[in-house]
Amino acid sequence: MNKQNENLNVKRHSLAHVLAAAIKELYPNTLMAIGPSVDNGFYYDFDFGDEKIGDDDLKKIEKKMIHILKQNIEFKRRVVNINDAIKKEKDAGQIYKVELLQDLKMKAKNSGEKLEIGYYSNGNFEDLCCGPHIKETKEIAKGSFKIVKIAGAYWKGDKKNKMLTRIYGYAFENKEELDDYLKKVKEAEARDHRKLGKELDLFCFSNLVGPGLPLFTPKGVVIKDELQKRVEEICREYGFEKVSTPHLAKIDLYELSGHAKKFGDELFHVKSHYKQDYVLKPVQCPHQTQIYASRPRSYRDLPIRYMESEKQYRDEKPGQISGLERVIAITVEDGHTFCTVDQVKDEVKNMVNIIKDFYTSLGMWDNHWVSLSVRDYDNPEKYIGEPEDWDKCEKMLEEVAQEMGLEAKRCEGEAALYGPKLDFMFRDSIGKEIQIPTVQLDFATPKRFNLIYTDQNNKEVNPVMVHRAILGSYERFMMLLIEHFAGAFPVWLSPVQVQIISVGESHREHCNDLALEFKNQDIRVEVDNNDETVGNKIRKATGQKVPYVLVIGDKEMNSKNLEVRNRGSKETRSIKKLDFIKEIKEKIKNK
RNA sequence: GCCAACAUAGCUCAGCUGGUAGAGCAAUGGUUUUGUAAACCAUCGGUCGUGGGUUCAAGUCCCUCUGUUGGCUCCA
Repeated sequence: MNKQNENLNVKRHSLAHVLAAAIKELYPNTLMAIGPSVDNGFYYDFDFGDEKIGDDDLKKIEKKMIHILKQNIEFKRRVVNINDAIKKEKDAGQIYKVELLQDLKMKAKNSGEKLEIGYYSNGNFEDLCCGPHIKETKEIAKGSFKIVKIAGAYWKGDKKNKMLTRIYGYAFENKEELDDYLKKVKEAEARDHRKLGKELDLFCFSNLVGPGLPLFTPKGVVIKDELQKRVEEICREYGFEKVSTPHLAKIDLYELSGHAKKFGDELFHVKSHYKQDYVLKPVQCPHQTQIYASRPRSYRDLPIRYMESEKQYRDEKPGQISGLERVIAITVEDGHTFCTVDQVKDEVKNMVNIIKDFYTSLGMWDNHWVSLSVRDYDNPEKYIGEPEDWDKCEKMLEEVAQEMGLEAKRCEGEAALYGPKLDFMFRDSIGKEIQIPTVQLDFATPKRFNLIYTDQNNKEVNPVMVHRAILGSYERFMMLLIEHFAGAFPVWLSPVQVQIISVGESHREHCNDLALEFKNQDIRVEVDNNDETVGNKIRKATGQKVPYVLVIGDKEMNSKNLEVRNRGSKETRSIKKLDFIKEIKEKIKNK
């Protein structure tokens, strides 16, 4: 962290204290918990007791803070003996502070470190704090902060504890920076996939169907199908074959795989009228192992590579479900290779290349980093499989990463249930970090399912499984795409690629003929023959972010040229019809 | 799940302290036949998310449920 950020964080932290001081004045009986600085400002957790605080109170609180700041109060530090501090807070009834102090006392006792209890006072308000703080409140620039929202937060982040009221504020060096940030928040809202999904008619939800169950419209499915076609096309080049498996299975499958334990309450149970109940599949891998297991395999058959795009289901907590970001019916693009130990490195390289191809075609590859996600060595019980296999896997992935120049960062505790993995992180156009593609090594699952092949020496051996996801779930990937492109998809993904607009009645037939010509060339086209002004039809097409708009009138009917209006441009260009078709087809082909 | 907020016409939203619902767009009908980001006129459209309560009177106040949004890792 650089010095400027440090200074800003000090200001944010001091503002948290000013917030607490304001609350103390407005609501004297409030119990104080903690108030640190965060990425965009600060917060403070309070226990208001029976007092109800709502959004309407935020303005009042902000006003009080400004009032306190105006008095230009100094922050003064004094050091107190721990037992005196505990007594002071106990007398004041500040149970959270008492708990904090007791924790500190215990910690110091265990570590043998010297304990120094600091108090910072600003005016009439004094708060337990290690600092540092600003010297005086005039260091806070006018208009550089804003109290924004109220949220619930469990004491110490533990849901067993009482829920406190958290008040958040944004804070920056000055008013300009705060305004900039507010502008960014607004821009992100304009790109929000839930908003654009509705406006561009890509997906919807129904109260009758239920939350977390998106319904894809014809236009949304165009995008989904194009993505699927693209992934399968690349994967086929690397020897993947498509399979298809049911959406449910006996729970025995997941007890054997270890997923039943891992997912627990997230498993959906399906009652049958007959003997056997089922669960909806939370992952794809176990089903695919059973295709492998369906017949004897020889070393000559390996590697065997399966892929599929099917739904899987997870019973997510209601509060976690949001738009396409987290759903309970997840369409997953998943693939597995079964291979010999000798083949593992090549398979991993193949998969990394697939990921590279796919993300390069979306223009996202340049902005990524790779995580070598290994196990949490302190908690081996979280994983299945033999430690020596884990060692082998982790070493192999490290070697591949090195050989391919991936500059992978080692992240402990990030491994999958059954093995270590390479995770690829990307940044979207508004700077949000997203982890989607992944390549995972797995010696454990084949052993659990007793998958075997016969090797050169006529011995039965377990294959290695390599899991891979390219775009993860279609739902989350579409969210990423919608927000990354702000709805202005590349031509190959655009639900409507060309919008044809008729000028008058006499041009309608010609528009339809032209549309047919485009359709025959596999170009997605829509005609607007409505009795409306050209300007209005242009406006609508622009709002739908269609890449190409053509206006057809007398001029075009009597010419071999088209007047093409590119998305984002207010100008038109004149181009021969056949050249235009060629141009689009070229664009679609090259992605 | 928990905390907070929100839910009014297909969409975006108005409706102040309680006095039985409004606008723009969309849709439909008509006029118009339009030349590159909103033609004109008319019509249709809502038991104000659900169920209950308070009141002479509820979109408005209270409770329940459903749905949506933000938050629940940040440790004096």
